[in-house]
Amino acid sequence: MEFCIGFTILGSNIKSASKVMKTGNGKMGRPISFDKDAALEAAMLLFWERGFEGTSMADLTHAMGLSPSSIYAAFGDKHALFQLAAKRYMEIRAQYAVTALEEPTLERFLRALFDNTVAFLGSKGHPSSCFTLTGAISCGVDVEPAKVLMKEMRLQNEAAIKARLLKARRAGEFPKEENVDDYTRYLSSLLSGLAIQAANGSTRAELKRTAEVALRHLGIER
Amino acid sequence: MEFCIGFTILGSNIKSASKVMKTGNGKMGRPISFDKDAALEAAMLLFWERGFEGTSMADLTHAMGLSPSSIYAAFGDKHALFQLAAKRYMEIRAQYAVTALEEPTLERFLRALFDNTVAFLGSKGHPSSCFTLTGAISCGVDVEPAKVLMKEMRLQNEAAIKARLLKARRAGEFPKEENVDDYTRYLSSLLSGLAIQAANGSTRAELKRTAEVALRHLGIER
DNA sequence: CTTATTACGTAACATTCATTACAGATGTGT
DNA sequence: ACACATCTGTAATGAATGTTACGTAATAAG
Repeated sequence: MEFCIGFTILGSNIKSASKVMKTGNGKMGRPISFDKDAALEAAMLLFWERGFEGTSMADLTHAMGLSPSSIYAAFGDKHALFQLAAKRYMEIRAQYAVTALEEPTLERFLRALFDNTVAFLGSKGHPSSCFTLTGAISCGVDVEPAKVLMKEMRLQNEAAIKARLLKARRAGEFPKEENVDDYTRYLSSLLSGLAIQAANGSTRAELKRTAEVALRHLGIER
Repeated sequence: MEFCIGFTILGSNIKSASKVMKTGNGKMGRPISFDKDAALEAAMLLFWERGFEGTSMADLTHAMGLSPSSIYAAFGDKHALFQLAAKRYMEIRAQYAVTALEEPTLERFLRALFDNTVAFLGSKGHPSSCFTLTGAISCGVDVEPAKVLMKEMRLQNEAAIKARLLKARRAGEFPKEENVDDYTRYLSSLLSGLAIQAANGSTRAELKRTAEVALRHLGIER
């Protein structure tokens, strides 16, 4: 089973995942009759809510409004669908992190990072917490590719944070005595922790106040 | 299905979970031939590693060295076994948190909290990360009791931290302007974040340095 | 229209799931 | 010794799992 991630999470480098290999000659057949994006969105939301193992193909057929054969033809098997759902999550839902990365100064980056995270975790219309945690944090042996993918996505997020901190260091904004790797993991811990808080049922206001404590301890007053 | 937690996590109040209702008269039959504690320990480790949904009864029979009928007779169904495993985890493995709670001063409490957590997450011989996260953070609808149990355990841990902070406030150690609930959730976030770091593959040394950054930002120098 | 080609829904597939029925084994109490 | 209660391994249970075979529907090209 191939299971490599062909997309960088908080950056660009998003390769196309549609492996449509034109089997026959130039002739065309019956075209697809459903909205592929909408179907993938429904699958992504379900994986996000219940995780890989908690989501059955029967659940997916119901949520996507498709028959199994359509899903398999359009997205491949369950692992491939999960991978596409994860990619979609990053492209569509996790952009709040990218916008934070683009803030010009370190302080504005940190503030935006926490503000956007709180806004994301506290908003309605999607599962609480974060796909990279709920998708597959633990699983049976046959599902480990999904677990590895989630871990790689979390690590890529850390890499993006680290790159931003290095930029701040070059700009002279980052304290000399502070270790970039340690600080990166500290920030990553805080953000993961907020996602767990959301899973614990914290309201948006509570998340906001928790993030404010974090920012204050980071030396950022509001 | 009954699924209430009869034990308080970071405190006492641990009720006996052995619901051995003597069905017959006073007569005794064939006694159990296996070490119940060892079997439950094996189940706990497997649930910890793979989560509720990732652990099948077949996996459990193999890991516990028991036949299904023995497991069902001794521990009940899969949900009951999971609950007992969670209880055992708290009683046996999560005591490092209790010892931190008993530290006499706030500063020593915080230092012990992070030191013990790092020592726990970084030690070998058991899955990385924390049972309350890997056990069941997301799942199918029929497994939600397990998910709820994990959430309740995390919230009980927070309650224990809050109680300790309130004690510190009474002792005049806790800043007046700091909100206890917010600070509690902040600490909880940090600890959950460290557990995710461990799941990400952080080494003990890396966890230690990350915790040191956290302690420094908490105003505690080493 | 005819034909080629693909999409689609239904139903089947083998396998695994949690759970239990059954029969024999092993002990306790008398 | 006996009778009895409980344990324990095997095998079976029905349901659910992910996946695919197959017949039919729908479009495109000639």
